[in-house]
Amino acid sequence: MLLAPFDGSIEPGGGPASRRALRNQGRRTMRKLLDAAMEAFDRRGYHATRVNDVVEIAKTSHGTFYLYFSNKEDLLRALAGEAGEVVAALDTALGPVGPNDQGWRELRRWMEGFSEAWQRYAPVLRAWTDLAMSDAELSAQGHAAAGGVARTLASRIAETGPQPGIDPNAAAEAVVAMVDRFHYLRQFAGEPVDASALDTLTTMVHRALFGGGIPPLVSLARDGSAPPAPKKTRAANGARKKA
Amino acid sequence: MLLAPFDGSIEPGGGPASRRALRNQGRRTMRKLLDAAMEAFDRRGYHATRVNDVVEIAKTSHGTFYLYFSNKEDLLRALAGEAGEVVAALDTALGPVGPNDQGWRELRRWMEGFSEAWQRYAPVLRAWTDLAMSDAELSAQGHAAAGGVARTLASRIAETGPQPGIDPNAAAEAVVAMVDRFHYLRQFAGEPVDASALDTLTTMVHRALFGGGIPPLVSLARDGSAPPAPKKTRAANGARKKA
Amino acid sequence: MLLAPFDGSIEPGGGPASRRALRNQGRRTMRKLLDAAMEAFDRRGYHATRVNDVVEIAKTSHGTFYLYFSNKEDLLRALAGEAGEVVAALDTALGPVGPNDQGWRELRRWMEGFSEAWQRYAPVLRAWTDLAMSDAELSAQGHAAAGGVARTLASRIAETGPQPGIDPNAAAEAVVAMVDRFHYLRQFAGEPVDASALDTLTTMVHRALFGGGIPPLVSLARDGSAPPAPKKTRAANGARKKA
Amino acid sequence: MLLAPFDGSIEPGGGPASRRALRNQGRRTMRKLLDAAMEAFDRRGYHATRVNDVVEIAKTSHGTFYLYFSNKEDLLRALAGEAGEVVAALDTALGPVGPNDQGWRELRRWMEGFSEAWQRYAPVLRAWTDLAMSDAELSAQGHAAAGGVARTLASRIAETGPQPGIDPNAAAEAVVAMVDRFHYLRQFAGEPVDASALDTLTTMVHRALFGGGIPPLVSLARDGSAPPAPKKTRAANGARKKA
DNA sequence: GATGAATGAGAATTCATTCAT
DNA sequence: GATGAATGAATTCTCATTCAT
Repeated sequence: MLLAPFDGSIEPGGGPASRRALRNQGRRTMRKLLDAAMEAFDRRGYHATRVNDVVEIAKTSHGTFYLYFSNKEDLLRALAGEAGEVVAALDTALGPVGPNDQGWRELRRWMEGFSEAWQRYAPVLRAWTDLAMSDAELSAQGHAAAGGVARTLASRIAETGPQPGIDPNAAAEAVVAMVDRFHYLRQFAGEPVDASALDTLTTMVHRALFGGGIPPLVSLARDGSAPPAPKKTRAANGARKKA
Repeated sequence: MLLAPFDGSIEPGGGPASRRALRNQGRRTMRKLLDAAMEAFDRRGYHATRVNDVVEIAKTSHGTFYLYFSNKEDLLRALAGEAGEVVAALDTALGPVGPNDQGWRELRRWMEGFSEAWQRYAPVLRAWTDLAMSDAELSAQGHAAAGGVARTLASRIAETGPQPGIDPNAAAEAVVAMVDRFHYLRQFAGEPVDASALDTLTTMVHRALFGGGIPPLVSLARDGSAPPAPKKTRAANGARKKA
Repeated sequence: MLLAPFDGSIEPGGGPASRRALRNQGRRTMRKLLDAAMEAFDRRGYHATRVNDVVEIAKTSHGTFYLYFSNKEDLLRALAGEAGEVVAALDTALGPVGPNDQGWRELRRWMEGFSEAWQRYAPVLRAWTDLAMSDAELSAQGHAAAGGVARTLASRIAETGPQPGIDPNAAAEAVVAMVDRFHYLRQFAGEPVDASALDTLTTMVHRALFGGGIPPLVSLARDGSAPPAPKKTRAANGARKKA
Repeated sequence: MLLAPFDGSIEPGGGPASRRALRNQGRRTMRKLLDAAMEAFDRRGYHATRVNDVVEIAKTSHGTFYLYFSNKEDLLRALAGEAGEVVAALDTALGPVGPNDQGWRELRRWMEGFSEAWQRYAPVLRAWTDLAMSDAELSAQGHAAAGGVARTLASRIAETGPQPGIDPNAAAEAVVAMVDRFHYLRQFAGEPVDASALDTLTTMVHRALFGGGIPPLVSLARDGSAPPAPKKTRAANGARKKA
């Protein structure tokens, strides 16, 4: 796992309790609500989720909910804040990327981080799209995050010298678009984004940006939950590379 | 414009008037409602749109609305039907695509068509995402359309022989994801998807799928409304090609 | 009855239906709601009145209520508008008032009108006080009305030449204050404001403003609904006058 | 200042702590709450005041509030009790009042006391009106106080012999009504009730009750805070008196 | 004594949908 | 065909009051 568990300071949303300093119990309750919301959003989507659903999952009461959040949107904003921090971390996680193997590997690392972040905050990210239209602030927040990642990417792309037919900004946006939406579609279809898929994505992005490179011998190690492709391939791959 | 204006036979939704044959006035009213819905969805998104908004824009009444559609979802379904036909047309519009210039051009044509379709039905496509979660049928409908496009792409990719590190299906999905979401982000940011952006997308896709091809000297002709001034990138591109 | 029944043009409040032109049925429903509100406010006071109470009395539904008014306050505002018109009419109803009998009679007439208006709109007037604090607009509206009456009074007072120790504006305010609050207290105590009470009020005001006038022999005729039996006081009064 | 600062023994309301003897800290907390309530009622009125507002102003907690008062009403009752004592003192403060200068002066003194009391307890008095309708006990309490004053006035009026056209009870009520409401209106309008206004009120009441007396040459001394500049009216008044 | 947290009954409000003209 | 009016189930939200520490 590339991403540390979120442990950022939790702050009350814009609710009546806005400026209240939270003690331990309060913080736990808030966390319960945030987690419950993630679950609820995941199950039924943001719009279909009722405040009721959230408090039921959190095993608390209506009143308590409004003690911590002024409404459903505020709750989403809080989650989006968390997600934003995680996504922002992806910014800095991307080192120099070049056309060579090393570049591919760097990209692959980053892709893994992105994928983890996306999957962890999938319900929030989906809700973000849903709501972006009606909530200017939330929308801006999301765009800032996405934009940050894209800008980092763009500068990595630009670093390697001009590519014919590629506008670095558009390219960066396109990459973010692809990776984001790919996850969405996969999740929607109920298919996992496994190592192989990430390899494909990485290769596509690497090629798209730097032309026809060939992926390096071995994929990166990942957490055991998604057992990597058989090693034979890897070996063969290596052989091929040597030759 | 690659896409003919939609003039498909309009059929009433599932409303009380379902099987009723519509006379002229009826058809006009229905069209007014569909157009109004597009506008309303565009302005505020599907969820935030009230039947009220639609009938106000259409300058008609609640009662009339339910004469033509059994509910809001039915209305969306009708629009989705229209959009679906247009999208389906993209399937067949994609000829063989190879690593050479000809392939780039074919892809570019297709990209243009996609872009037009997307932009025309943007509100519906967004609404589809919004609703996917809560309406199984509609969601399936959308997936079928997207899947169709992806499958066509996948077979075009597969045709050109195996690419190392690329899974054709995942790749096709990734391409659709990228192009779709790219449009979304651009529209959201209020920036147009112009010829230059389409060139970049095309080049990226072409490279991603077939390795380091270089885009052809000149872009394709597009509709005169926004003739893009030749750009440095393009020029450099041309120069390089010559060399 | 000095006041004609209110038949002013009813306009929808600030509700969703704000600008909707009302047809006959709509107007009737709105009237029903206004009347119901008067009754409800009368029974339990503005604050204790629930929207529910109003719609129950009006024998209509919650939804319908919000078709005509955006909330309880809006409803009160509408009633206040009516009351305001009636009160404003008192402005013009007050002719020249002097220290003599004729002046007393004029004042008495006016007092009768005031009393009728107050009693008709008592619930609204009480609610006005209740709400004045929290609703700036409503408060202003009420003050404008009260102020209008007071100003008219003030000019009538000033007309008759300067009175030692009397500031016309303060005096006018004081008169309005007295008459208004007197009605409130009486209604509160469940005692009627009958002709005798109006005589007392008139005499007090007349004297307060012009010094020691003596009320004329007979009171004015009033509406037959509660013909006050001649009272001892009255008799004594007459007798004394003769003497 | 005619009124001594309130220092009556504070007793807990009906809260859980009812019969508990309060120590020093306890008394201070209770006082803080009472004062906070006055401020809150003043700012937003009784109904709009939340227990929350009170405890925030008092810089204490919900829990503490219910340690001293059983509910919001109980709090008001406590304040009303204080106000009641002050108002009751007005009863006894009114000596014999006759048609002569001496009478005017006595009235003026009383008026000053009334004004002070009103202004000190304005929020409570307003709240009383707000609540009268829904709380029988409180309402009775208020009426008793007002009634006491009115009765004293009535007997003072009656003492001087029958006045034609004046019912002593109604007249007394009318006077209380006038003076009370006048303060309300002034405060509402943000205009002070200054010495000149009190002079006017006094003169009006004196005349209303006893016929055309002329106010005495000079007003009474009042607290230095707002020494009214002699006014033309006053001057004229004096002149006239001399003549 | 004091406090932050929790509660839940009750009120307001929305809006898709049906109805009567 | 069209329309204004009506409906009420479903939700959101508030806030006085109680509880546990």
